[in-house]
Formats: sequence, structure tokens, C-alpha cells
Amino acid sequence: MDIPPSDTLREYFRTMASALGPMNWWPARTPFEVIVGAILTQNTAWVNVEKALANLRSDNLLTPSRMERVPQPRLARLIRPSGYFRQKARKLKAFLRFLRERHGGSLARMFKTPTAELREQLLAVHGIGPETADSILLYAGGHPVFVVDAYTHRILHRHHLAAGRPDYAAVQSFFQANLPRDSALYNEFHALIVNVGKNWCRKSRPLCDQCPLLPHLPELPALGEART
DNA sequence: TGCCAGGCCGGGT
DNA sequence: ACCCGGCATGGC
Repeated sequence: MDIPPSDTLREYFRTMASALGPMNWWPARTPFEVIVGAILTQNTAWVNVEKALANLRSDNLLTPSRMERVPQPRLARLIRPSGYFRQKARKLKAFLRFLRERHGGSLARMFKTPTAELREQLLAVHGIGPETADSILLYAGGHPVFVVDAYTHRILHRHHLAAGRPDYAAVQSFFQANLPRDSALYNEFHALIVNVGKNWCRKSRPLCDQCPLLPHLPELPALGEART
């Protein structure tokens, strides 16, 4: 993407933050739960993920070593409510194998890996793509990477803040190039985007007219043309 | 009833 | 570098 006015994004963030307040986000209790949630929520409503997480919790399986000991078919059955359950059981197993073989089964050790290197490692794991990798890095590990999701694309489009159809990498580098490298800021910004997305920016039945950001948006300068 | 939800993979052009 | 079909449940 092209180089925009340098405080456009910070102003956009302040607009969201003052309209909605602090999010204090990802809805999970531990780093491992963040990771499991990130895989289970792929193209899936969070309410269904919660049911799957509840099943895992009641069987006391929300730790890497215990989950890895569970046979894959039983794991699949437990996460059934989150959809694509056979695929996702395989993905969880793939991550657990990676964690054990590459980092001795320790999340703390895994997250000591330099950000760019760990991102490459995660992307090589079956079932972990850009959004899942970045959610793990940011929300479970505190690494400063900006998470781009369907809401991010949609909101940029609805607010006429992006021209064309920039891909994941273009949107991410756009945010990262125009914000201070601050994981707390990335965390809060993405959380606000998800909040707006869930409540006022649905794919159909947009509810745009009730979006609390609406009164403030005309003050925002345009972000410029989308390019590579 | 049909559309939708915080993607990713594998195969094709 | 895109484009597509498959994967699957539960809520509205």
C-alpha cells in the first residue's frame, strides 16, 4: 500500500478507543488456550468455539502435554461444536508435535524465539496460516505483529480506507509501517476492530447506520491507494 | 430455509 | 500470483 499521512491510523485508533473503551482482550485464560482458540475459530463463530473449549476444559485437556496424549478421534469428538472438527483435530495435533519436537513442549521457550523466525516456523505447521500465526504471536506470546482478519478487510473497505483488494501482507505492512512497534497497541487495535466488526459490520445486514464510529469518520483523512 | 461465522489447504490455471 | 472446492457446526 502507498504511504499515507502518518497519523491517520493513530487517529483512527483514538476514534475507536474513545467510542468503545478498552477491550482488554483475547477471550482466554492462558497462552495455550489462546492458541487452541485461534485454531478452532478459523472461519467459525466464536460462540461455537466456546462450546468446544468448555468440553476440553471439563476433561482437563487445556495443556499441551495432556492434549497430546488424547487420541485424535476423541479430540475431534470433543471439539465437534466448533466445526471442521476432523481438520481442526489434525491441526491441533500438528501444532503439539511441532511444540514438542522444536521447543521441548514449552510455550515459554517457543516464545523466546525471535519474532520473524517463529512466524516462519508457525507458518510451516499444517493448519497455521498468516492470521492464526499472528494471533498466536501477539495474543499468546506478546510479540509485536499486527493481526489482520476478515473484519479488518471488511472495515477498511466499508470505511473507504483502502482502495482495491489488498492481500494479508499488504494490509499488515500498512498497519505496521504506520504505527509504533507496540504489541499492546496492536492488541488493542485489533480487538477494537473485531468488536466493531461483530456488532456493526456484519457481511449481510450491515447495521452500518448504527455504528458508533459513524459520527467521527468524516474527520478522518483517506489512507491512500492500495498497491503492493 | 439459507446464509453466515475472527481460515487454511491442495490442486488447478 | 490468484482462484476454487472442500472442510462442518450452530445461530439467526
